[in-house]
Amino acid sequence: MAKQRNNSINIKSVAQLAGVSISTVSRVINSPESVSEELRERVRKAIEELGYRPNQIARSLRTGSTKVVGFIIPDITNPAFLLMVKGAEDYLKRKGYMFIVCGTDHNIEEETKLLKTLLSQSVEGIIVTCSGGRNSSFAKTIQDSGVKLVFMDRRYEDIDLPYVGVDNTAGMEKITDLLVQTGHRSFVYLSGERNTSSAKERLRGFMKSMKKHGVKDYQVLYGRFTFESGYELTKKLKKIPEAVVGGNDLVALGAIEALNEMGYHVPDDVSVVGFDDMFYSKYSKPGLTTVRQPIYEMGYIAGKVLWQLLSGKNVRKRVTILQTDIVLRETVKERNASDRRLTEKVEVVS
Amino acid sequence: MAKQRNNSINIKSVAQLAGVSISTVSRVINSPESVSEELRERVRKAIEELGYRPNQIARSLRTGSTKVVGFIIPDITNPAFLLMVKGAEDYLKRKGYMFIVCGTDHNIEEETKLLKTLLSQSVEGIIVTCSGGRNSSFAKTIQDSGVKLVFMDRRYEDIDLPYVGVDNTAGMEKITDLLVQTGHRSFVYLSGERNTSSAKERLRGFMKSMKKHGVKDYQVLYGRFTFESGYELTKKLKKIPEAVVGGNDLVALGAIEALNEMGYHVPDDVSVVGFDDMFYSKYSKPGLTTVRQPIYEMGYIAGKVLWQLLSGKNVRKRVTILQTDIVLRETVKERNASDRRLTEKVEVVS
DNA sequence: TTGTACGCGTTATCAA
DNA sequence: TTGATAACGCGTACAA
Repeated sequence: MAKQRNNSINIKSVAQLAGVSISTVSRVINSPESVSEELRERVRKAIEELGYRPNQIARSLRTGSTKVVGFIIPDITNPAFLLMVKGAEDYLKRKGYMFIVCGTDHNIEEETKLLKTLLSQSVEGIIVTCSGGRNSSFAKTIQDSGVKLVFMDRRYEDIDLPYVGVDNTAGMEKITDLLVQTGHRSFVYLSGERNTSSAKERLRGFMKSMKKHGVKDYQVLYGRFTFESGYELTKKLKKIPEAVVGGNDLVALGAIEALNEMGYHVPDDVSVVGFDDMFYSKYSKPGLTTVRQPIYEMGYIAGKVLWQLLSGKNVRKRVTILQTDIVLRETVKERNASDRRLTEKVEVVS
Repeated sequence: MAKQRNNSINIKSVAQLAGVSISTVSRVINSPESVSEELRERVRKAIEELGYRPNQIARSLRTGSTKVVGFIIPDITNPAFLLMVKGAEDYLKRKGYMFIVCGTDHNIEEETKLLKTLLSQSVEGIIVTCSGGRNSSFAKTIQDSGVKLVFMDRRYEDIDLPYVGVDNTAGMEKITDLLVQTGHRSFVYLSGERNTSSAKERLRGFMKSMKKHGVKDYQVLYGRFTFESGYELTKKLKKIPEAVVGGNDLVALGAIEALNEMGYHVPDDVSVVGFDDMFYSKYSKPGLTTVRQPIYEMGYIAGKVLWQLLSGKNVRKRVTILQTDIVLRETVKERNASDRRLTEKVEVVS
């Protein structure tokens, strides 16, 4: 059963009421200056009276322009992703766009599926935060369709499309440098899933710092990017290092919890750092020292880049990398050579 | 400049390639059983070969059914709202719907504006979590349009439309009862903005408990629903009560922070409870005793109700109220009559 | 400045 | 079972 037109008020009824042709009504809406003042007023009154609103669907079909952009993010429940989305929306809504936001639940197949759905919804552009480290069917679908697309925060490195991200490598290197400079000698790096571009970059930053300073006493562990994973990984540690580096804040917070339970004090016995500066990190006790990313700004710029693409402009920079800041709080403590109590304690424990 | 059709692959090109009429192609897509096996296969091969996907816009124009539902929530950055949205999406996406999610930033005017925008985008249904306690232009716009609409979590009480929410009153009453039963004699209730339906309901629950048990020693303070607000309100307290009740978890956590700084221990000196059981509350130290709402489920049911509306069914229950659970953690301590140390201390402080 | 008529891509009706 | 054709609501080239 075809859905009943709940609203028969279309351009035609307005035209009738105003006693003009539909083209005049259309013109009043789209280029009022090309209509005589008299008719313009008549039409406007008719529009007002009927409460007429142009049917966007019909409009889109006709013009080929839907004024809708889509987002594909790994998890619509994660505030960080949504802050990016908000950034992009804030830029694009001033240009008259609407938004469809889809979450893949970190599922790569879902990602391609959503892409196709968005395509058939005729979105004009798409902003994607990748769910995995590789997605071959994704690339194919994009190229076939010719949509405008921008990667945000994470990208598929084999797809050459504009990307707006954060310098994960430099950020992680910087905070690890800080640990080395404050006298830490032994390290554990707690990574999450190792497949996304950002996860790889962060680990690379950690490794760079280790190499640069000639530190040999480090260990890299893989888990997930969750509180629980940080907790469990830490609990399994045979040897407690002087510093624990979390692949993100959640992991770091989990590590702190585990360390506390194991009888270690942060930062007196062990320093811990994270990455993200998520909402809660400033309220945790002790306050987590971490790396802050310009999340909102990243989205905002991604929106801007997409808009350049949409308006047919040449995008000067295909890749935009934003820098991070270190947020000093309370989980890092300066250590010096005489401070060997910890190491001894570890010997006993292990 | 009209946008160039990037895809000339439409139903017509499929028909040509398969050597059939467009009606046959349409039928293969919408009612395959009504097409002979031979043609069906030919058409399918053509579709595959061209990578054809039906244009949803054209489809919508023709059928009047867009298969899109919109959400209006106060803040797209708040994980709680998004978990509701996810619940609704999970239900509705199995029915083939897409989603447009809009945030008002707690701005009521924006709310009406977004509603109108969604309407002109021809969404079939809308799920709304109100941004304020009243919005008169909202009601009018809905009634004029005849959209299917469901309120989720918060509603405008003067608009008679289906509502799915949580029993805020009973939840708050229950946890306050718990405090009374565990020997607490003096209370401070820290509310957020007092204009939303849920905020009012929670306060009502607190008051009911006070009255029921004949407690006179209580105080209600208004601020915002933020950590900072809970912190500031608490800092200004002249007299520290035996129990602080937060209008939500954020406020409660802020109160704990303030109490700690003021030299009070939670829960030894003061008990604190919240409402929401937000993500971080289980990790806070001490773990926050609070009220858990079935957030996801609420969204799921809202989705279900909307679907009933959309498929023209009679919705049996216009109002669905879900019950809450108390989550016992570490911020409440049993007190007894001999435990008067605190009161004395307070006398001195104030 | 205004109106007529066509087409956007699809589904639905009707004949064949 | 299949095909030709009329809508859906709008924008726009072209004619007046």
